Amino acid sequence: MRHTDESPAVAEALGLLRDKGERVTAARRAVLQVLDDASGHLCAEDIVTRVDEAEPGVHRATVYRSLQSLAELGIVAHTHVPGSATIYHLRHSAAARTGHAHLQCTTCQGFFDIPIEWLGPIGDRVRTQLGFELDAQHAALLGTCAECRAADPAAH
Amino acid sequence: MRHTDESPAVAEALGLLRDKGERVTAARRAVLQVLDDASGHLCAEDIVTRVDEAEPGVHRATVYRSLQSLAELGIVAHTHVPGSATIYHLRHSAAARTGHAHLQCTTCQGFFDIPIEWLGPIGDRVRTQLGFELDAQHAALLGTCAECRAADPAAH
DNA sequence: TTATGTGCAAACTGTTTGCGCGAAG
DNA sequence: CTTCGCGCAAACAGTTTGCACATAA
Repeated sequence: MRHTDESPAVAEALGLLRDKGERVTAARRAVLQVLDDASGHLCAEDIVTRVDEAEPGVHRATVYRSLQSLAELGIVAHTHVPGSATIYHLRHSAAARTGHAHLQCTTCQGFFDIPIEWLGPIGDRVRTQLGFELDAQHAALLGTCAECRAADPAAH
Repeated sequence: MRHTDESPAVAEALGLLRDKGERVTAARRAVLQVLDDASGHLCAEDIVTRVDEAEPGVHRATVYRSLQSLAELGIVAHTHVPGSATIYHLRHSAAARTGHAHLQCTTCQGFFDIPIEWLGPIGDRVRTQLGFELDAQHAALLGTCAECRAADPAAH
């Protein structure tokens, strides 16, 4: 199976797959390429849609399974978004290199990235006081973004 | 419709309902009583089950609708739990009086409450730097609790 | 009496699973 | 050739909705 336009990050990820004895398939390649092309913040359904453009016929379930195995291998990361769909990104893409947590605006559903360091103090606190190891990037935080606050001051 | 054992917090909430011109129904009374009896951390399905014990025949959809209207009125609060069901609690119960955020252990699914103040610094930071108003109690944070860390150090 | 809440069934979103076929290694 | 991943359909959990009927006010 020959292939054409594949970015370095995808090639690297595929190499990793091979090294781990995992199979390199058209579906996985397409999922990785979609993730690398995107700015992050893609939910599974978005990925299904985009994969289907590049590689028609790939089934929804396959995308979910690919994301699952790629996540277990540490190649992609996912963030649960309370009240809506989980979002995914390539762990070794530029956007992911600087670890970040996610904020979602509950009005416009938009995402905002923040440095995980901002969650350092609270991570320390729950660790020392409860022995709880916080995984700050694993869940998005909710609130209202500047734009939506300006548009509807009632929702301050 | 006469009723019997109803706690002060429930009576207060029902008074509030009446004041706002909302109707006091058996279903709403039962939902409120269940929430007051519980320690919080109940998901809608738990509430359905318990309501059905006190007031048989109340439909799932009615419980959801009650929770929704009670939430809009500010009588109950809900917390989205990433990857699983939303949890609810009475806003004016003892447990809720001191505002708290939620941690969920992704291994044992247990909940832990933390003072909302612990999230103050990060709330300030996103407000000043992004204009984003954080709603810290609206989403649970994820991680691994002390017990599960001890049981499986690999998941540190 | 009349607006509002309820019961029921059905739809909906996001995600997972059992099965047999097909392709990667 | 053998194992692992895939396509498909179906199920699943959590939640919402349209409709006709019941009931609190």
